[in-house]
Amino acid sequence: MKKNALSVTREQDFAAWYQEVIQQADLAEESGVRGCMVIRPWGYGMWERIQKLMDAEIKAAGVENCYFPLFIPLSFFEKEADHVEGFAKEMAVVTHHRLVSDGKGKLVPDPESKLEEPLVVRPTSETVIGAAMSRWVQSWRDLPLLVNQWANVVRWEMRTRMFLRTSEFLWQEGHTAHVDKADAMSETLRALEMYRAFAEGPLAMPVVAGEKPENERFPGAVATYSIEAMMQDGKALQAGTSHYLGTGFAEASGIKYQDKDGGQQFAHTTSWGVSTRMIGGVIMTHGDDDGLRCPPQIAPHQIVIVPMLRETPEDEAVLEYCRSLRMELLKQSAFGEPLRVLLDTKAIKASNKRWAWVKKGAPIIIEVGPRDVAEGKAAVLRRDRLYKDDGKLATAFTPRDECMATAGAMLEDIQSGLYAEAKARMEANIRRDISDLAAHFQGDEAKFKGWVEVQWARPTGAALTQIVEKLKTLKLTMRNAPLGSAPADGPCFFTGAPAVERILIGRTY
RNA sequence: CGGGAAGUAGCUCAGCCUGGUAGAGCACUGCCUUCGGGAGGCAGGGGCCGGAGGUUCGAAUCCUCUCUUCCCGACCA
Repeated sequence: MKKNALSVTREQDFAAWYQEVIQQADLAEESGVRGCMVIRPWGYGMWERIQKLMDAEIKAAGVENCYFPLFIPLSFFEKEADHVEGFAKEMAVVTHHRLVSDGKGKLVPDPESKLEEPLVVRPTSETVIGAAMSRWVQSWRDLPLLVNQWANVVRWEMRTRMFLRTSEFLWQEGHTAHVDKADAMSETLRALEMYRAFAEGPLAMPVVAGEKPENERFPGAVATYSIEAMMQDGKALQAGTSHYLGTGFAEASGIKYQDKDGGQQFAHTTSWGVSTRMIGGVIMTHGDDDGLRCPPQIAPHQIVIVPMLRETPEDEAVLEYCRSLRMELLKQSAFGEPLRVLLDTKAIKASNKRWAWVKKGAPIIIEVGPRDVAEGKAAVLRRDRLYKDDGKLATAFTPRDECMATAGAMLEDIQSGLYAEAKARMEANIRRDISDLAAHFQGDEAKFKGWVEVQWARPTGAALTQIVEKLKTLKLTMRNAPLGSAPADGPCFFTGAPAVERILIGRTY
Protein backbone atom coordinates (compact mmCIF):
# COMPACT_ATOMS: atom_id res chain seq x y z
CA MET A 1 0.00 0.00 0.00
CA LYS A 2 1.41 3.31 -1.10
CA LYS A 3 1.81 5.82 1.67
CA ASN A 4 2.79 9.40 0.89
CA ALA A 5 5.50 11.02 2.93
CA LEU A 6 3.40 14.07 3.75
CA SER A 7 0.22 14.18 5.80
CA VAL A 8 -1.56 16.62 3.48
CA THR A 9 -1.88 16.28 -0.27
CA ARG A 10 -1.90 19.10 -2.80
CA GLU A 11 -5.44 18.16 -3.71
CA GLN A 12 -6.69 18.35 -0.13
CA ASP A 13 -5.24 21.71 0.87
CA PHE A 14 -2.62 23.34 -1.31
CA ALA A 15 -1.71 26.04 1.21
CA ALA A 16 -1.26 23.55 4.03
CA TRP A 17 0.67 21.25 1.71
CA TYR A 18 3.05 24.10 0.81
CA GLN A 19 3.78 24.76 4.45
CA GLU A 20 4.29 21.12 5.23
CA VAL A 21 6.80 20.75 2.40
CA ILE A 22 8.81 23.66 3.76
CA GLN A 23 8.81 22.16 7.22
CA GLN A 24 9.37 18.52 6.27
CA ALA A 25 12.08 19.36 3.74
CA ASP A 26 13.94 21.45 6.31
CA LEU A 27 13.85 24.47 4.00
CA ALA A 28 12.90 27.18 6.47
CA GLU A 29 11.04 27.90 9.66
CA GLU A 30 9.41 30.78 11.50
CA SER A 31 11.80 32.95 13.43
CA GLY A 32 9.55 34.59 15.99
CA VAL A 33 10.06 37.92 14.24
CA ARG A 34 6.99 38.95 12.30
CA GLY A 35 7.17 37.79 8.72
CA CYS A 36 10.83 36.83 8.91
CA MET A 37 12.07 33.30 8.37
CA VAL A 38 15.10 31.27 9.29
CA ILE A 39 16.39 29.71 6.09
CA ARG A 40 17.79 26.29 6.97
CA PRO A 41 20.80 24.69 5.26
CA TRP A 42 18.86 22.78 2.62
CA GLY A 43 16.89 25.88 1.66
CA TYR A 44 19.87 28.17 1.84
CA GLY A 45 21.88 25.67 -0.17
CA MET A 46 19.33 26.05 -2.95
CA TRP A 47 19.70 29.82 -2.71
CA GLU A 48 23.48 29.49 -2.91
CA ARG A 49 23.12 27.45 -6.08
CA ILE A 50 20.79 30.06 -7.52
CA GLN A 51 23.26 32.78 -6.59
CA LYS A 52 26.19 30.96 -8.11
CA LEU A 53 24.52 30.29 -11.43
CA MET A 54 22.77 33.65 -11.70
CA ASP A 55 25.87 35.57 -10.67
CA ALA A 56 27.79 33.98 -13.53
CA GLU A 57 25.09 35.14 -15.96
CA ILE A 58 25.13 38.65 -14.54
CA LYS A 59 28.89 38.90 -14.81
CA ALA A 60 28.84 37.45 -18.31
CA ALA A 61 26.64 40.40 -19.29
CA GLY A 62 29.35 42.78 -18.15
CA VAL A 63 27.58 43.78 -14.93
CA GLU A 64 29.83 44.29 -11.90
CA ASN A 65 28.96 43.46 -8.31
CA CYS A 66 29.11 46.06 -5.56
CA TYR A 67 27.50 46.75 -2.21
CA PHE A 68 25.49 49.67 -0.92
CA PRO A 69 24.36 50.51 2.63
CA LEU A 70 21.37 48.88 4.29
CA PHE A 71 20.25 52.28 5.58
CA ILE A 72 18.94 54.88 3.19
CA PRO A 73 18.21 58.47 4.22
CA LEU A 74 14.49 59.14 4.02
CA SER A 75 15.12 62.21 1.89
CA PHE A 76 16.52 59.98 -0.87
CA PHE A 77 13.09 58.46 -1.33
CA GLU A 78 11.32 61.76 -1.29
CA LYS A 79 13.13 62.83 -4.44
CA GLU A 80 11.01 60.53 -6.60
CA ALA A 81 7.30 61.10 -5.89
CA ASP A 82 5.84 57.88 -7.36
CA HIS A 83 8.59 55.81 -5.83
CA VAL A 84 8.11 57.05 -2.28
CA GLU A 85 4.35 56.78 -2.58
CA GLY A 86 4.65 53.19 -3.70
CA PHE A 87 6.85 52.14 -0.82
CA ALA A 88 5.75 54.49 1.99
CA LYS A 89 3.29 52.01 3.46
CA GLU A 90 5.82 49.26 3.96
CA MET A 91 9.05 50.84 5.11
CA ALA A 92 10.91 49.97 8.29
CA VAL A 93 12.44 53.13 9.73
CA VAL A 94 15.36 53.66 12.10
CA THR A 95 14.85 56.74 14.25
CA HIS A 96 17.26 56.29 17.19
CA HIS A 97 20.77 55.02 17.64
CA ARG A 98 20.88 54.27 21.35
CA LEU A 99 18.82 52.60 24.07
CA VAL A 100 18.45 53.70 27.64
CA SER A 101 16.87 52.11 30.72
CA ASP A 102 13.38 53.29 31.54
CA GLY A 103 14.00 52.62 35.22
CA LYS A 104 11.61 49.64 35.17
CA GLY A 105 14.05 47.12 33.77
CA LYS A 106 13.24 47.85 30.14
CA LEU A 107 15.37 49.39 27.45
CA VAL A 108 13.75 52.12 25.39
CA PRO A 109 15.07 54.38 22.62
CA ASP A 110 17.03 57.22 24.17
CA PRO A 111 15.20 60.47 23.24
CA GLU A 112 18.62 62.14 23.24
CA SER A 113 19.73 59.83 20.44
CA LYS A 114 17.01 60.67 17.95
CA LEU A 115 18.42 60.85 14.43
CA GLU A 116 18.39 64.17 12.59
CA GLU A 117 17.00 62.33 9.59
CA PRO A 118 15.29 58.93 9.81
CA LEU A 119 17.00 56.07 7.99
CA VAL A 120 14.94 53.64 5.98
CA VAL A 121 15.92 49.98 5.92
CA ARG A 122 16.20 49.52 2.17
CA PRO A 123 13.13 48.12 0.43
CA THR A 124 15.08 48.50 -2.85
CA SER A 125 18.13 50.54 -3.74
CA GLU A 126 17.31 52.71 -6.75
CA THR A 127 17.69 55.90 -4.76
CA VAL A 128 20.95 55.17 -2.97
CA ILE A 129 22.55 53.67 -6.05
CA GLY A 130 21.26 56.60 -8.07
CA ALA A 131 23.06 58.94 -5.71
CA ALA A 132 26.29 57.07 -6.35
CA MET A 133 25.71 56.98 -10.08
CA SER A 134 25.34 60.75 -10.09
CA ARG A 135 28.93 60.91 -8.84
CA TRP A 136 30.23 58.20 -11.14
CA VAL A 137 28.68 59.45 -14.34
CA GLN A 138 30.13 62.59 -15.91
CA SER A 139 30.61 61.79 -19.57
CA TRP A 140 28.94 59.67 -22.23
CA ARG A 141 32.14 57.66 -21.96
CA ASP A 142 31.06 56.54 -18.46
CA LEU A 143 28.00 54.86 -19.90
CA PRO A 144 26.62 52.32 -19.81
CA LEU A 145 27.19 51.90 -16.07
CA LEU A 146 26.23 48.38 -15.04
CA VAL A 147 26.17 47.33 -11.37
CA ASN A 148 24.48 44.65 -9.31
CA GLN A 149 24.27 43.83 -5.65
CA TRP A 150 23.29 40.72 -3.71
CA ALA A 151 21.56 41.90 -0.59
CA ASN A 152 18.70 41.63 1.83
CA VAL A 153 15.79 44.05 1.69
CA VAL A 154 12.87 44.76 4.00
CA ARG A 155 9.28 45.44 3.04
CA TRP A 156 6.78 45.52 5.89
CA GLU A 157 4.07 43.48 4.22
CA MET A 158 0.72 43.06 5.90
CA ARG A 159 0.50 39.40 5.18
CA THR A 160 3.49 37.14 4.72
CA ARG A 161 4.10 33.64 3.42
CA MET A 162 7.37 31.75 3.61
CA PHE A 163 9.58 32.50 0.61
CA LEU A 164 6.69 34.07 -1.32
CA ARG A 165 6.34 37.25 0.65
CA THR A 166 8.49 37.78 3.71
CA SER A 167 9.24 41.01 5.55
CA GLU A 168 12.91 40.49 4.88
CA PHE A 169 14.10 38.68 1.80
CA LEU A 170 17.29 38.01 -0.10
CA TRP A 171 17.71 39.08 -3.69
CA GLN A 172 19.94 40.54 -6.33
CA GLU A 173 19.21 43.95 -7.75
CA GLY A 174 20.81 45.11 -10.95
CA HIS A 175 20.98 48.84 -11.63
CA THR A 176 22.17 50.31 -14.88
CA ALA A 177 22.47 53.73 -16.51
CA HIS A 178 22.54 54.36 -20.26
CA VAL A 179 22.91 57.14 -22.78
CA ASP A 180 19.44 56.76 -24.26
CA LYS A 181 16.17 54.92 -24.17
CA ALA A 182 17.12 52.40 -26.81
CA ASP A 183 20.18 51.26 -24.90
CA ALA A 184 18.35 51.17 -21.57
CA MET A 185 15.43 49.27 -23.06
CA SER A 186 17.85 46.81 -24.57
CA GLU A 187 19.33 46.18 -21.12
CA THR A 188 15.86 45.88 -19.55
CA LEU A 189 14.95 43.17 -22.03
CA ARG A 190 18.33 41.47 -21.74
CA ALA A 191 17.78 41.08 -17.99
CA LEU A 192 14.24 39.81 -18.59
CA GLU A 193 15.54 37.21 -21.03
CA MET A 194 18.27 36.24 -18.56
CA TYR A 195 15.55 35.58 -15.97
CA ARG A 196 13.38 33.65 -18.40
CA ALA A 197 16.29 31.42 -19.38
CA PHE A 198 17.31 30.98 -15.75
CA ALA A 199 13.83 30.02 -14.61
CA GLU A 200 13.34 27.57 -17.45
CA GLY A 201 16.90 26.25 -17.17
CA PRO A 202 18.28 25.75 -13.66
CA LEU A 203 14.87 26.04 -11.98
CA ALA A 204 13.09 23.91 -14.63
CA MET A 205 10.23 26.34 -14.10
CA PRO A 206 8.39 27.42 -17.25
CA VAL A 207 7.45 31.09 -17.30
CA VAL A 208 5.83 33.67 -19.50
CA ALA A 209 7.90 36.78 -20.04
CA GLY A 210 6.01 39.94 -20.82
CA GLU A 211 5.22 43.52 -20.01
CA LYS A 212 3.17 44.45 -16.98
CA PRO A 213 0.10 46.60 -17.54
CA GLU A 214 0.32 50.19 -16.36
CA ASN A 215 -1.44 49.53 -13.05
CA GLU A 216 1.07 46.85 -12.08
CA ARG A 217 4.19 48.89 -12.73
CA PHE A 218 7.01 49.35 -10.26
CA PRO A 219 6.62 52.73 -8.52
CA GLY A 220 8.48 55.23 -10.65
CA ALA A 221 9.02 52.95 -13.65
CA VAL A 222 8.13 53.82 -17.24
CA ALA A 223 7.79 50.15 -18.16
CA THR A 224 7.88 47.00 -16.03
CA TYR A 225 8.47 43.51 -17.38
CA SER A 226 8.08 40.24 -15.50
CA ILE A 227 8.37 36.52 -15.75
CA GLU A 228 5.24 34.79 -14.50
CA ALA A 229 5.26 31.15 -13.43
CA MET A 230 2.20 28.98 -12.97
CA MET A 231 1.99 27.12 -9.69
CA GLN A 232 0.32 23.72 -9.45
CA ASP A 233 -2.84 25.32 -8.11
CA GLY A 234 -3.03 27.45 -11.25
CA LYS A 235 -2.08 30.69 -9.54
CA ALA A 236 0.55 32.97 -11.01
CA LEU A 237 3.78 33.81 -9.27
CA GLN A 238 5.73 36.85 -10.39
CA ALA A 239 9.18 35.33 -10.30
CA GLY A 240 11.33 38.19 -11.52
CA THR A 241 11.01 41.76 -12.74
CA SER A 242 12.94 44.13 -14.97
CA HIS A 243 12.17 47.83 -15.20
CA TYR A 244 12.91 50.59 -17.66
CA LEU A 245 12.94 53.66 -15.44
CA GLY A 246 13.22 56.36 -18.09
CA THR A 247 14.97 59.48 -16.84
CA GLY A 248 12.81 59.91 -13.73
CA PHE A 249 15.30 58.47 -11.28
CA ALA A 250 18.18 60.15 -13.10
CA GLU A 251 16.46 63.49 -12.69
CA ALA A 252 15.73 62.78 -9.03
CA SER A 253 19.31 61.72 -8.31
CA GLY A 254 21.10 63.97 -10.76
CA ILE A 255 22.58 61.31 -13.00
CA LYS A 256 23.73 63.60 -15.83
CA TYR A 257 26.36 63.25 -18.48
CA GLN A 258 27.90 65.43 -21.12
CA ASP A 259 27.16 64.09 -24.59
CA LYS A 260 29.37 64.17 -27.67
CA ASP A 261 28.00 67.57 -28.63
CA GLY A 262 28.84 69.06 -25.24
CA GLY A 263 25.25 69.17 -23.97
CA GLN A 264 24.02 67.92 -20.56
CA GLN A 265 21.74 64.87 -20.70
CA PHE A 266 19.98 62.76 -18.10
CA ALA A 267 20.86 59.09 -18.20
CA HIS A 268 18.19 56.46 -18.79
CA THR A 269 18.22 53.87 -16.00
CA THR A 270 16.99 50.34 -15.42
CA SER A 271 16.66 48.01 -12.48
CA TRP A 272 15.96 44.29 -12.30
CA GLY A 273 15.79 41.65 -9.60
CA VAL A 274 14.97 38.15 -8.51
CA SER A 275 14.65 36.96 -4.94
CA THR A 276 14.27 34.03 -2.56
CA ARG A 277 10.68 34.01 -3.78
CA MET A 278 11.96 31.82 -6.61
CA ILE A 279 12.45 29.02 -4.09
CA GLY A 280 8.75 29.20 -3.27
CA GLY A 281 8.10 28.97 -6.99
CA VAL A 282 10.26 25.86 -7.28
CA ILE A 283 8.39 24.22 -4.40
CA MET A 284 4.97 24.92 -5.90
CA THR A 285 6.08 23.99 -9.40
CA HIS A 286 7.84 20.70 -8.69
CA GLY A 287 6.68 19.52 -5.27
CA ASP A 288 4.52 16.42 -4.99
CA ASP A 289 2.71 14.62 -2.19
CA ASP A 290 6.02 13.20 -0.95
CA GLY A 291 7.64 16.61 -0.57
CA LEU A 292 9.97 18.69 -2.69
CA ARG A 293 11.41 17.52 -5.98
CA CYS A 294 14.48 19.70 -6.22
CA PRO A 295 15.72 20.40 -9.75
CA PRO A 296 19.20 18.82 -9.99
CA GLN A 297 20.85 22.06 -11.10
CA ILE A 298 19.99 23.83 -7.87
CA ALA A 299 20.07 20.82 -5.55
CA PRO A 300 22.73 21.30 -2.86
CA HIS A 301 23.35 17.54 -3.09
CA GLN A 302 22.33 15.92 -6.35
CA ILE A 303 23.00 12.37 -5.22
CA VAL A 304 22.75 11.16 -1.66
CA ILE A 305 24.27 7.82 -0.77
CA VAL A 306 22.58 6.09 2.14
CA PRO A 307 24.55 3.19 3.60
CA MET A 308 22.42 0.51 5.22
CA LEU A 309 24.27 0.01 8.46
CA ARG A 310 23.39 -2.52 11.12
CA GLU A 311 26.01 -1.87 13.75
CA THR A 312 27.80 -5.05 12.77
CA PRO A 313 31.38 -5.69 11.63
CA GLU A 314 30.20 -5.70 8.01
CA ASP A 315 29.33 -2.00 8.32
CA GLU A 316 32.88 -0.95 7.59
CA ALA A 317 32.85 -2.80 4.26
CA VAL A 318 29.58 -1.08 3.33
CA LEU A 319 30.98 2.31 4.26
CA GLU A 320 34.17 1.67 2.34
CA TYR A 321 32.14 0.70 -0.71
CA CYS A 322 30.04 3.87 -0.34
CA ARG A 323 33.13 6.05 -0.02
CA SER A 324 34.61 4.66 -3.20
CA LEU A 325 31.25 5.00 -4.94
CA ARG A 326 31.19 8.66 -3.95
CA MET A 327 34.76 9.28 -5.06
CA GLU A 328 33.98 7.85 -8.47
CA LEU A 329 30.74 9.79 -8.79
CA LEU A 330 32.56 13.00 -7.95
CA LYS A 331 34.59 12.48 -11.13
CA GLN A 332 31.40 12.43 -13.19
CA SER A 333 29.64 15.58 -14.31
CA ALA A 334 26.27 16.97 -15.30
CA PHE A 335 25.31 20.39 -16.67
CA GLY A 336 29.03 21.02 -17.18
CA GLU A 337 29.79 20.80 -13.47
CA PRO A 338 31.16 18.00 -11.28
CA LEU A 339 28.42 16.05 -9.49
CA ARG A 340 27.55 17.04 -5.94
CA VAL A 341 27.39 13.83 -3.93
CA LEU A 342 26.75 13.38 -0.22
CA LEU A 343 27.49 10.23 1.74
CA ASP A 344 24.99 10.40 4.58
CA THR A 345 26.70 8.71 7.50
CA LYS A 346 24.46 10.14 10.18
CA ALA A 347 23.53 7.50 12.74
CA ILE A 348 19.92 7.16 11.70
CA LYS A 349 18.09 4.14 10.37
CA ALA A 350 18.52 3.88 6.63
CA SER A 351 14.82 3.75 5.85
CA ASN A 352 14.19 6.93 7.82
CA LYS A 353 17.09 8.59 6.07
CA ARG A 354 15.65 7.62 2.73
CA TRP A 355 12.32 9.25 3.46
CA ALA A 356 14.01 12.35 4.83
CA TRP A 357 15.85 12.76 1.52
CA VAL A 358 12.71 12.01 -0.44
CA LYS A 359 10.97 14.86 1.35
CA LYS A 360 13.92 17.17 0.75
CA GLY A 361 13.83 16.23 -2.90
CA ALA A 362 17.35 14.96 -3.45
CA PRO A 363 17.21 14.04 -7.16
CA ILE A 364 18.87 10.65 -6.76
CA ILE A 365 19.10 8.52 -3.64
CA ILE A 366 21.47 5.58 -3.72
CA GLU A 367 21.09 2.95 -1.03
CA VAL A 368 23.89 0.51 -0.37
CA GLY A 369 23.56 -2.62 1.73
CA PRO A 370 25.80 -5.67 2.24
CA ARG A 371 24.04 -7.43 -0.62
CA ASP A 372 24.98 -4.62 -3.03
CA VAL A 373 28.56 -4.70 -1.85
CA ALA A 374 28.68 -8.44 -2.51
CA GLU A 375 27.09 -8.10 -5.94
CA GLY A 376 28.90 -4.90 -6.95
CA LYS A 377 25.62 -3.02 -7.30
CA ALA A 378 23.79 0.00 -5.89
CA ALA A 379 20.08 0.58 -5.29
CA VAL A 380 19.17 3.70 -7.25
CA LEU A 381 16.01 5.66 -6.56
CA ARG A 382 14.99 8.57 -8.78
CA ARG A 383 13.03 11.23 -6.96
CA ASP A 384 11.01 12.07 -10.06
CA ARG A 385 9.96 8.43 -10.52
CA LEU A 386 9.57 7.21 -6.97
CA TYR A 387 6.91 4.60 -7.56
CA LYS A 388 6.25 1.81 -9.97
CA ASP A 389 2.78 1.29 -11.38
CA ASP A 390 1.92 -1.08 -8.57
CA GLY A 391 2.69 1.64 -6.03
CA LYS A 392 5.94 0.09 -4.81
CA LEU A 393 9.17 2.05 -4.70
CA ALA A 394 10.92 1.98 -8.06
CA THR A 395 14.31 1.05 -6.67
CA ALA A 396 16.69 -0.03 -9.44
CA PHE A 397 19.46 -2.39 -8.39
CA THR A 398 22.12 -1.20 -10.77
CA PRO A 399 25.63 -2.52 -11.46
CA ARG A 400 28.24 -0.12 -10.21
CA ASP A 401 29.74 0.53 -13.62
CA GLU A 402 26.36 1.39 -15.03
CA CYS A 403 25.74 3.74 -12.11
CA MET A 404 28.87 5.68 -12.94
CA ALA A 405 28.15 5.76 -16.64
CA THR A 406 24.58 6.97 -16.27
CA ALA A 407 24.53 9.22 -13.19
CA GLY A 408 25.21 12.49 -14.97
CA ALA A 409 22.78 11.79 -17.77
CA MET A 410 20.13 10.70 -15.28
CA LEU A 411 20.38 14.04 -13.46
CA GLU A 412 20.04 15.88 -16.75
CA ASP A 413 17.08 13.69 -17.60
CA ILE A 414 15.42 14.48 -14.27
CA GLN A 415 15.99 18.18 -14.86
CA SER A 416 14.47 18.14 -18.34
CA GLY A 417 11.67 15.86 -17.20
CA LEU A 418 10.66 18.26 -14.43
CA TYR A 419 10.63 21.09 -16.93
CA ALA A 420 8.62 19.17 -19.50
CA GLU A 421 6.04 18.15 -16.92
CA ALA A 422 5.61 21.72 -15.66
CA LYS A 423 5.60 23.14 -19.17
CA ALA A 424 2.85 20.79 -20.29
CA ARG A 425 0.80 21.66 -17.22
CA MET A 426 1.17 25.38 -17.82
CA GLU A 427 0.25 25.11 -21.50
CA ALA A 428 -2.76 22.97 -20.66
CA ASN A 429 -3.99 25.59 -18.24
CA ILE A 430 -3.85 28.70 -20.39
CA ARG A 431 -7.07 29.27 -22.29
CA ARG A 432 -7.28 31.62 -25.21
CA ASP A 433 -10.87 31.15 -26.32
CA ILE A 434 -12.72 32.69 -23.42
CA SER A 435 -15.88 34.70 -23.94
CA ASP A 436 -16.96 35.13 -20.33
CA LEU A 437 -14.47 35.46 -17.49
CA ALA A 438 -17.02 34.99 -14.75
CA ALA A 439 -18.15 31.69 -16.25
CA HIS A 440 -14.62 30.37 -16.10
CA PHE A 441 -13.67 31.52 -12.66
CA GLN A 442 -17.01 31.26 -10.92
CA GLY A 443 -20.09 29.08 -11.06
CA ASP A 444 -20.00 25.80 -12.94
CA GLU A 445 -16.53 26.38 -14.30
CA ALA A 446 -15.11 27.50 -10.98
CA LYS A 447 -12.93 24.42 -10.95
CA PHE A 448 -10.87 25.89 -13.74
CA LYS A 449 -7.47 26.71 -12.33
CA GLY A 450 -5.23 28.57 -14.62
CA TRP A 451 -4.88 31.63 -16.77
CA VAL A 452 -6.73 33.08 -19.69
CA GLU A 453 -5.18 35.10 -22.46
CA VAL A 454 -7.29 37.74 -24.16
CA GLN A 455 -6.71 40.58 -26.59
CA TRP A 456 -7.13 44.07 -25.32
CA ALA A 457 -6.77 47.68 -26.39
CA ARG A 458 -4.53 48.57 -23.46
CA PRO A 459 -6.68 51.44 -22.24
CA THR A 460 -5.39 53.90 -19.67
CA GLY A 461 -6.83 56.05 -16.90
CA ALA A 462 -10.45 55.50 -15.89
CA ALA A 463 -11.07 52.82 -18.51
CA LEU A 464 -8.17 50.80 -17.14
CA THR A 465 -9.29 51.32 -13.56
CA GLN A 466 -12.71 50.02 -14.49
CA ILE A 467 -11.23 46.83 -15.90
CA VAL A 468 -8.98 46.35 -12.89
CA GLU A 469 -11.95 46.74 -10.55
CA LYS A 470 -14.03 44.32 -12.54
CA LEU A 471 -11.26 41.72 -12.46
CA LYS A 472 -10.88 42.29 -8.76
CA THR A 473 -14.42 41.10 -8.11
CA LEU A 474 -13.33 37.76 -9.57
CA LYS A 475 -10.05 37.89 -7.60
CA LEU A 476 -8.24 38.18 -10.91
CA THR A 477 -5.34 40.35 -11.97
CA MET A 478 -3.58 41.02 -15.24
CA ARG A 479 -0.24 39.27 -15.15
CA ASN A 480 1.59 40.48 -18.24
CA ALA A 481 1.36 40.95 -21.99
CA PRO A 482 3.48 38.07 -23.27
CA LEU A 483 6.35 39.05 -25.51
CA GLY A 484 6.49 37.27 -28.81
CA SER A 485 2.86 36.18 -28.83
CA ALA A 486 0.75 36.45 -31.94
CA PRO A 487 -0.24 40.00 -32.90
CA ALA A 488 -3.69 41.15 -31.89
CA ASP A 489 -6.27 41.05 -34.66
CA GLY A 490 -9.67 41.74 -33.23
CA PRO A 491 -11.69 43.75 -30.76
CA CYS A 492 -10.61 44.40 -27.17
CA PHE A 493 -12.02 41.78 -24.81
CA PHE A 494 -13.09 44.54 -22.42
CA THR A 495 -13.93 47.59 -24.50
CA GLY A 496 -14.53 46.35 -28.02
CA ALA A 497 -12.03 48.86 -29.41
CA PRO A 498 -9.31 47.51 -31.72
CA ALA A 499 -6.98 45.32 -29.65
CA VAL A 500 -3.27 46.08 -29.62
CA GLU A 501 -1.84 43.15 -27.68
CA ARG A 502 -2.65 39.99 -25.75
CA ILE A 503 -2.71 39.89 -21.97
CA LEU A 504 -2.67 37.09 -19.43
CA ILE A 505 -5.20 37.11 -16.62
CA GLY A 506 -5.18 34.90 -13.56
CA ARG A 507 -5.17 34.59 -9.82
CA THR A 508 -1.93 35.42 -8.15
CA TYR A 509 0.21 34.96 -5.08
C1' C B 1 -4.78 47.34 9.18
C1' G B 2 -10.18 45.12 9.74
C1' G B 3 -12.98 40.04 10.75
C1' G B 4 -12.19 35.09 12.66
C1' A B 5 -9.07 31.16 15.08
C1' A B 6 -4.91 29.71 17.80
C1' G B 7 -0.25 29.84 20.95
C1' U B 8 0.86 23.94 26.68
C1' A B 9 7.43 18.85 25.39
C1' G B 10 11.02 18.90 19.00
C1' C B 11 5.85 17.91 16.32
C1' U B 12 0.28 17.19 16.59
C1' C B 13 -2.76 18.22 20.47
C1' A B 14 -5.77 17.19 25.37
C1' G B 15 -6.35 19.82 30.03
C1' C B 16 -9.17 25.67 30.68
C1' C B 17 -15.96 26.08 31.01
C1' U B 18 -16.11 24.61 37.07
C1' G B 19 -8.52 27.73 39.80
C1' G B 20 -5.45 23.16 43.83
C1' U B 21 1.89 19.12 42.42
C1' A B 22 2.00 19.24 34.02
C1' G B 23 -0.64 15.11 30.33
C1' A B 24 -1.11 11.77 25.63
C1' G B 25 0.60 10.12 20.81
C1' C B 26 4.67 10.65 17.65
C1' A B 27 9.84 12.21 18.00
C1' C B 28 14.29 11.76 21.36
C1' U B 29 17.93 8.54 24.92
C1' G B 30 19.38 3.38 26.66
C1' C B 31 18.96 -2.02 26.36
C1' C B 32 16.97 -6.34 23.72
C1' U B 33 14.74 -8.46 19.32
C1' U B 34 14.40 -6.90 14.22
C1' C B 35 16.31 -5.00 9.45
C1' G B 36 16.15 -3.66 1.25
C1' G B 37 8.60 0.07 1.88
C1' G B 38 8.86 4.80 7.42
C1' A B 39 10.01 -2.06 12.87
C1' G B 40 8.56 -3.98 17.89
C1' G B 41 9.14 -4.62 23.34
C1' C B 42 10.83 -2.68 27.95
C1' A B 43 12.99 1.36 30.64
C1' G B 44 13.98 6.66 30.56
C1' G B 45 14.95 12.14 29.58
C1' G B 46 12.53 16.53 28.29
C1' G B 47 7.85 21.96 29.44
C1' C B 48 8.94 29.28 34.43
C1' C B 49 1.67 26.21 29.78
C1' G B 50 4.13 32.87 24.10
C1' G B 51 5.29 37.45 27.25
C1' A B 52 3.85 41.30 30.93
C1' G B 53 0.52 43.00 34.45
C1' G B 54 -3.94 42.03 37.54
C1' U B 55 -7.63 39.04 40.69
C1' U B 56 -6.72 35.07 44.38
C1' C B 57 -4.19 31.74 50.10
C1' G B 58 -3.22 29.52 45.28
C1' A B 59 -3.47 30.80 37.96
C1' A B 60 -1.97 26.68 32.10
C1' U B 61 -7.12 27.65 33.79
C1' C B 62 -10.37 33.97 35.40
C1' C B 63 -9.43 39.51 33.73
C1' U B 64 -6.41 43.33 30.94
C1' C B 65 -2.57 44.48 27.70
C1' U B 66 1.05 42.79 24.33
C1' C B 67 3.83 39.62 20.79
C1' U B 68 3.63 35.68 17.24
C1' U B 69 1.23 32.21 13.85
C1' C B 70 -2.86 30.51 10.65
C1' C B 71 -7.54 31.53 7.67
C1' C B 72 -10.71 35.50 5.11
C1' G B 73 -10.44 40.55 3.47
C1' A B 74 -7.69 45.10 2.48
C1' C B 75 -2.54 45.73 1.04
C1' C B 76 1.39 43.62 -2.03
C1' A B 77 7.73 46.17 -8.14
